Amino acid sequence: MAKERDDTIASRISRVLADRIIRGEIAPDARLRQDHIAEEFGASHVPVREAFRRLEAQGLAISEPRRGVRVASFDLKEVREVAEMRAALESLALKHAAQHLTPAILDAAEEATREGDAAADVRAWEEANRRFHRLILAPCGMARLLASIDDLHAASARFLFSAWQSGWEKRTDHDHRAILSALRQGRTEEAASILQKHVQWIGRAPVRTPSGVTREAFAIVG
Amino acid sequence: MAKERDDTIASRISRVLADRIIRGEIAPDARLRQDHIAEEFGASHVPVREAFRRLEAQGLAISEPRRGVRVASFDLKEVREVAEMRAALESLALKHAAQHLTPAILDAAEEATREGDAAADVRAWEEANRRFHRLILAPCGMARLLASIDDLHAASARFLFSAWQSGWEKRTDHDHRAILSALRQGRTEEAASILQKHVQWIGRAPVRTPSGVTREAFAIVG
DNA sequence: GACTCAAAAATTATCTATAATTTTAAAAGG
DNA sequence: CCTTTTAAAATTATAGATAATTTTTGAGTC
Repeated sequence: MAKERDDTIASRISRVLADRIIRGEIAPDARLRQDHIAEEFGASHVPVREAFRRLEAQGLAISEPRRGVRVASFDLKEVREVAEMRAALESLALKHAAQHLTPAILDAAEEATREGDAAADVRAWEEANRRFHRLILAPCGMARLLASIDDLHAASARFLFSAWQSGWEKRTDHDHRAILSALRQGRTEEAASILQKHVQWIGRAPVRTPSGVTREAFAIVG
Repeated sequence: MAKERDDTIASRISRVLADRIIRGEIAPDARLRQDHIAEEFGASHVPVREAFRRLEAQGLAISEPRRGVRVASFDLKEVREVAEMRAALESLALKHAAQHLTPAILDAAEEATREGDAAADVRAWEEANRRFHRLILAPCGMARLLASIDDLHAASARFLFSAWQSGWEKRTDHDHRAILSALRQGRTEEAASILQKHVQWIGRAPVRTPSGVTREAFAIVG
């Protein structure tokens, strides 16, 4: 019952910070001060700096020598970029995963879809959506590919939480169902093709900025 | 004339180590001992540890908590994985880069192809090949995508140097020329399609292992 | 009142030191 | 002679301290 896993202080800090950045608890461009974070975690800044390097590699933070680290900012252009990378990589992963998919996995993916449809808020939806994608892609067994996709999902989630700060309306995910249906019938290419379009679907929502202005926000909704 | 760039000790160490791993100067599975490396660079192990985190993110090293860091090993399966990821991402990048390509860039890419054809050894060929790919892809202006592609090229180069330790024979790169020709005529889809096949071309070469046995090695040759 | 420049405060990057853990080597037992 | 156990050496992970740099603050000037 030991629970050792990847437990170094640095990795714990990087997980927590990544989560905060994704949820929008720390705003884009906000500075990440190593001593403050170290103090918060009751640690020294050495593991904090290591955590920073990981966040940097994930594209969640940007570091300038001697100037410190700040939360990466993003714009519509990057939302599009991430969507297209996901389309390319997820469809690749699906083509390889297809032959290893079992009815049990597809049932679990269908359950994840139902949970997503029933989700009351954006966070619950994101969790279910990510689970769906992971379930059908993980069996490809390509570690490097899956790691890249995970990083892209983290970015997607960040865009999403930033755009839908409140006001989530339920919707039935027809794409997920079409993908599952194609997979069940062994039509892999078709499933990959739907997935490819699916993750490039970019939704928009009005957002109130602190200054009261209403601007439009964009995010990947698949 | 200042030349400050990304110059922190950690980043210099990570660049040098990455280079050694790619060139095969440090063998797969070899341990990377932080104190030894620190001593070699006249530094303490703090920046060395930061460099390790970067290598880890690039897929060049693997770290196990409390057990240290070692050079990542690889096999034919990973060579294939990297080739397919490159195919997916480079063709995506090319589709976006195409509209920004100028005659000057295409000429430079053709020059890189000629240099590759004339290369006397595997290292010179790799350098020219990487330059070709960078030249035609960079204008897409998608930072995250290009960074991912760079990491994949580092992995490719490593596979290549491992397989072709010696004995390089010149060959004319018809794919590169076909890609340039298609691009010059504005046939972007065709160029992307050739590129996609091109980077999935996996060559094989006989390799003498230390124990005298001859096994086959594989690498991406595009 | 905005603008420059200098001093003070904060922050980063790095080093040295130390506790905890793992690896290696050696000794003991079968 | 091979396996197991134990002790020593090496190594990792982290803390605490320090020099260098950047940011902030504030006084003086136009």
